[in-house]
Amino acid sequence: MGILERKERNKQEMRLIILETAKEVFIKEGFEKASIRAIAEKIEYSPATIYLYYKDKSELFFAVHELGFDKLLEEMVAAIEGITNPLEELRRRGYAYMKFAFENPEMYDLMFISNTPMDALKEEENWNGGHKFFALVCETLQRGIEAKQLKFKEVEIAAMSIWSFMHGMVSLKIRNRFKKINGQIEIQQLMTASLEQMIELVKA
Amino acid sequence: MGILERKERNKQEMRLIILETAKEVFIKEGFEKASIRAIAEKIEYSPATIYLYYKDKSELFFAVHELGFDKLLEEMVAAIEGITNPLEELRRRGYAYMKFAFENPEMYDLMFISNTPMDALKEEENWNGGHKFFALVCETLQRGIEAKQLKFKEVEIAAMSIWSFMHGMVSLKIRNRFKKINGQIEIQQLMTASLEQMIELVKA
DNA sequence: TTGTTTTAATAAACACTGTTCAATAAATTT
DNA sequence: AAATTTATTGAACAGTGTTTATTAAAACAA
Repeated sequence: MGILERKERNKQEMRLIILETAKEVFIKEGFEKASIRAIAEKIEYSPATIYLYYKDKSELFFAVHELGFDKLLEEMVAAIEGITNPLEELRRRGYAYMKFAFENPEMYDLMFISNTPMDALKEEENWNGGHKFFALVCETLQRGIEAKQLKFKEVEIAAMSIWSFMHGMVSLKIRNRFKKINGQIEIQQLMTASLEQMIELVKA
Repeated sequence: MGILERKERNKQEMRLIILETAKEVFIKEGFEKASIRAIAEKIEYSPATIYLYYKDKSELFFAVHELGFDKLLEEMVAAIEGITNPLEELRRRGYAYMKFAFENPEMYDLMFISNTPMDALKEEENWNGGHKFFALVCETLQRGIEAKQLKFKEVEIAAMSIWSFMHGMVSLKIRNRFKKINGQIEIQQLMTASLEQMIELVKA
């Protein structure tokens, strides 16, 4: 049945076109401007067409946020290439996380702050991107614990602590909670100092 | 000029009525349902009337988020009543912060996550609530540093680290990023363990 | 090839949103 | 009592996500 196969291929192609257009508009113009109508116009289809390929906006942007995870995970893997010291691994991945967040603030927001993609996640499904990311953090911490270079004992508590710290810093910055808080000191410097200090604190 | 005074008083009363209704609808039904129209209906005025007292929705919800800060600051102050040990102060305030967040998730969201209130903050103004909160964190940490009970040296770096950690944990929970991440362990327990561990880490 | 059926795409509408403004009603002043 | 200022609102504007009945196209069957 060649025709059915081609149809399925066309369907998948269309999904991809919508997905990449959504990502494009979203990255370039932000989430607010990335309306279904705007995306539809860019691909020269009617807004209703998008609903033939994605159930709703949450589902479409869940797919977009997964592209973000592909990129983040890639960079987190690349960040420790050639590194053998677990502590240095942790530092590199910390900076890689920060770098990703500030180079892709809209995407970071979608991945870790916005409600939109999570609305698409059903109760029985699991959050693949988040799960893989968390596993990566755990890996690095596990190596540090085994090498007795970290004070942590339980890797899950450690991962929650480190991720929370990183996310807190990054998301407070992205959502403008550091504005008009501090006197003179540059926020970027403060964040770097804070990260370095955290590494010192967890060092065994 | 008694009439002008009464008029000014009426104006302030009306602002208060709108503010408290906004807060009420927001707390009870969430931000999404707290539309200008819904708030207007509750006070039996036209939606346009609200714009005579607040420039826009951001400004109205900036006022709402300030009520949240009043409450949080109150609880953070009360949390260390009778406490003399700076480390215990830190622990109490950590738990007070968590408690506030989980007892008032919508309000926490508005105060520390949502973009809405910050849009009302002009470039030259400063974020009073955030500033006062940050100062409170700094105070406790300063006492800990002076008592040589904390490893921190610079109070601002310390405050950024602690706040980031707490906010990260709490906001990841509120925005559903801990769902389907972890196997068995209860998230609430993991968060408590994480907080306790962080206190151990910063202990001198 | 014709007629029939399945599939894909869309125009139009629904129910919302924040916001503005001209028109109206009420209060105050002259 | 008339004129003026002030407060309120109906109605509209420009959006939003989403649904559905209708139309156009492609695939299948006779």
